[in-house]
Amino acid sequence: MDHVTPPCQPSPELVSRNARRKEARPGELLEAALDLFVEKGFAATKAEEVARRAGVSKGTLFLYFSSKEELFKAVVRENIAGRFVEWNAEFEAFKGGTPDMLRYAMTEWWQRLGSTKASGITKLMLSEAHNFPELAAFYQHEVIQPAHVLIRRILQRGVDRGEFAPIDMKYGVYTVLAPMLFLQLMMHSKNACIEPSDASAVDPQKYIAAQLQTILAGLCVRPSTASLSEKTPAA
Amino acid sequence: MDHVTPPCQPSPELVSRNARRKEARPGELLEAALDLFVEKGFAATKAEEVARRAGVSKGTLFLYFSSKEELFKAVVRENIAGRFVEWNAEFEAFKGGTPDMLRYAMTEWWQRLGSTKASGITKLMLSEAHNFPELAAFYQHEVIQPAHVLIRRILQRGVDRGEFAPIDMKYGVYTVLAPMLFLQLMMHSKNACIEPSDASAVDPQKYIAAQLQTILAGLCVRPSTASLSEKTPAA
Amino acid sequence: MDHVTPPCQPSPELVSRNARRKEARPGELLEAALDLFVEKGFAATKAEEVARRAGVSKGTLFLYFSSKEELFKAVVRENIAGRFVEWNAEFEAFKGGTPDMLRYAMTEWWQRLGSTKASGITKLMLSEAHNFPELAAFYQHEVIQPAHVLIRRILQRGVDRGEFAPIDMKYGVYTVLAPMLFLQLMMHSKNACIEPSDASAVDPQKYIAAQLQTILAGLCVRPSTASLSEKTPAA
Amino acid sequence: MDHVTPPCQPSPELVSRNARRKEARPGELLEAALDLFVEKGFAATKAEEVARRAGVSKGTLFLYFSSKEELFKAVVRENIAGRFVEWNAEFEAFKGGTPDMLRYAMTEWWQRLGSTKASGITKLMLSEAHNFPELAAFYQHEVIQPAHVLIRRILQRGVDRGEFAPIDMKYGVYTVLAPMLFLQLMMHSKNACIEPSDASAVDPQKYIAAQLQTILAGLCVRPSTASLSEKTPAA
DNA sequence: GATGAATGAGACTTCATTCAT
DNA sequence: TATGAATGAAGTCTCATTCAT
Repeated sequence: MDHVTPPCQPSPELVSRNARRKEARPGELLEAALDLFVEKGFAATKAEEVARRAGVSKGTLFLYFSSKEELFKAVVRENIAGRFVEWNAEFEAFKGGTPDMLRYAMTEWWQRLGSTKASGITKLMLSEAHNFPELAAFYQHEVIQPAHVLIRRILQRGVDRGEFAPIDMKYGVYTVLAPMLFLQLMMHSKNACIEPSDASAVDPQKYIAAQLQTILAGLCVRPSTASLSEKTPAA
Repeated sequence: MDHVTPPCQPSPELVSRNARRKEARPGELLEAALDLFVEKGFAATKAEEVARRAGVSKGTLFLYFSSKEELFKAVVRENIAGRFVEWNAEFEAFKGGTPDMLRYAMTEWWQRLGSTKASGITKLMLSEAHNFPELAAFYQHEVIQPAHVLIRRILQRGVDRGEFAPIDMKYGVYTVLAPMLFLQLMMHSKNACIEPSDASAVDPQKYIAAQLQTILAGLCVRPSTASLSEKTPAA
Repeated sequence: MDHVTPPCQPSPELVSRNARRKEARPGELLEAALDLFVEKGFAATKAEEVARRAGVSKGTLFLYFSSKEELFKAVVRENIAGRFVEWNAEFEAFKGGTPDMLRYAMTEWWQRLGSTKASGITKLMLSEAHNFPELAAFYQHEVIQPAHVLIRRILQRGVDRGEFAPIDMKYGVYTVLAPMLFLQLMMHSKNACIEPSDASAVDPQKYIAAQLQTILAGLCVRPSTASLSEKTPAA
Repeated sequence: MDHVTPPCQPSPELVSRNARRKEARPGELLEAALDLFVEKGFAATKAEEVARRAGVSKGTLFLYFSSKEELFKAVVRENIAGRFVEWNAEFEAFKGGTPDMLRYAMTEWWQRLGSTKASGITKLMLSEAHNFPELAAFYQHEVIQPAHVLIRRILQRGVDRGEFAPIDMKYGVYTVLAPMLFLQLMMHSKNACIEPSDASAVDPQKYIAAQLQTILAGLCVRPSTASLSEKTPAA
């Protein structure tokens, strides 16, 4: 309807409006859904609205996703859960010192996920987990757990290589996770975290850099005094 | 319009138990509403349930609050007490070193606020700020700003006294704030942050201690080097 | 709305229109539901239609019955399942010969149930059982089973007292049940069982009498030749 | 409009496999539809499912039948074959005693019709007669009436030959019909007639035998007294 | 003819809000 | 004031039917 279809253009690239759309449909729906879920939350997002934003009718949405919950899961899979494979691979392949690895991980995370719309999912889960236990379980299994595992592997690598002091892993993970989650929340709920004066001024890159410095200072064996390169050869 | 406090009641001795309860009504309703809003969010909290928990009927709720939205606003306003006066006074009076002050501040915050029901407001604001802009502004002014100011004063004190290395205040504040907010959220929404295995195991006191150690290690000029270096040789 | 409430009659019998209706409501809804279920089947009956016929709104129906299925169960309980207590009691109390008891049972069944609207439930279950397994299970447990038990008890009594020849109970039960079910179906689906010429002419009483004669002739020890009273003393 | 049979096809040898299938389409659809309508009822049967079972697409179904209702009507019409010509002929030719004829009739009915898929039409008519009055009339004329006539002729033959006691024909017919219909329904809707314990145990052959014995005991002038009285002394 | 993507009316159910008592 | 029965708008999901290819 809001899709201006040129009336008489039998050119070959007009590959059946239906057919072409069919392949694009799930993607369009997922994008519309992500927008709305992040903006209004899971419960407050109406299925019909998602469909309308994707330019289709209510019924079409349910042709591709059997329920609103499945749509949400698909959004999470597409935007977050599906990436851990790649991230784990990068972990295995990484050659440098662990402090550098942590720096790389956090800055890349921001580039690829934290700074995108998808990071709004975190906030969403925070408020809706209680009301949608199945969603919460899914998120636990597909996001929280892989994230914890990955961070723990990084920290453990540092400890194993003598770069980090031995720590209680449980709390170590949260030391890394907390600022990342916080940054996400801050970006998606400025009103509830940031001073108005900071609002436009907080630079995520710098924030991450600052957090990294603090975290590494806390983790590293000889914090800040000696240069890091002195210890890495030990590995 | 909501929250009708009768201006001139007969002398307190004369009011019947019923009447006394009448005055308590709004408070009981607000308390019940806080519990439920924090637990389930705004949309998922049913008006009737709030009323039932407060021991009145659905109709009565709407006698005191003209709508569910008004009830929500009243809940947030009611629970954002101006505790910063008291805390600022303590800041002025504190005599010890700034690392100790920071430790004191964070543990006391947990005792007095973080661990109480009122801390649920944080989570509420996070998820509902978008739908209640006026509330968000109110929260900004009454909570966010004073909190930032207080933390900044502490950090500045440390720098001024030569205990902390000079830092960019804006990010320093978040270094302190992030783990505190994260802890609150974690306690209120386990499903969305914590690995199930950690669920019952994360001890807020220890979490704060761990965070403090990391933060101080990052902030201090020569961060309690003594104690840290004593453990590191083992690595 | 279709309920003419006299405008100014504070007479005591105007016991609050709401209150008076509240007690009548479930009954009115059950009656409307029975009508419609029998007429159109379970699936084809719309909740709103039931409500409208009972003179209330959609929402009110769900105030009294938590779902369409529960409404149906209540209809079955009210009209059929609930009667077995009384019927079993009559069985225990019956003094005469078993052939008389069977005659009494079948004629009374017709008077109290078979000839009423409620007997349409049987037809309904026949077609909908497959699609509503929970309903089918309920009906099994609350209707089919008690009915089988009661008939079996009657037949067994006859056998035990030497009035009936020993028989395979399983098929004996169906010998009694089949004509009763058939009569119900016939009355509720004339088009599908009865010759048009018979339509208004089939007299259920006579039909039952005829069936009884056949059944008893088949069951009794010395069928039709000797009088029944000669054998009963043996019991 | 529905059921478009192409009037003048090229010679049968020339038609491609595809084309031959084309002619078979309506039949395949009707067969699939019969299965599903009998199993699940009209409303619960989905057009797409019928199409899929017939091996075509949803769209094709509507090419042959303009609506689900038309499909249903076609299914019923198609399956109400006029077998009564053949059965009446057998009646005329039968040489033995009328009790044997009745036994023969009932067992043959089960073999040839009762036990086949087509018997599901009975159940269908029962539940849907109300919604398809024209169909009901058709069924009346093509099935009910001939069946009544045939049974009445059998009974009358028995009376005329002095084998059966004189009876009111109208009710006599139902005495024979009831158990047959009941058996059909029972086989098609176990949940709504049979105790679960009987479910797998009811043997149609035995059921018919038992019913026959009862019916004949009721009808016969001195109903096989010999065999019966031989067993009764035991009581 | 055949396909299957798309549509949208319509069903059940929930719940904030009203109002007669 | 307090109650709680009643309302009806709104939301999720289904499925017969259409129609461009």
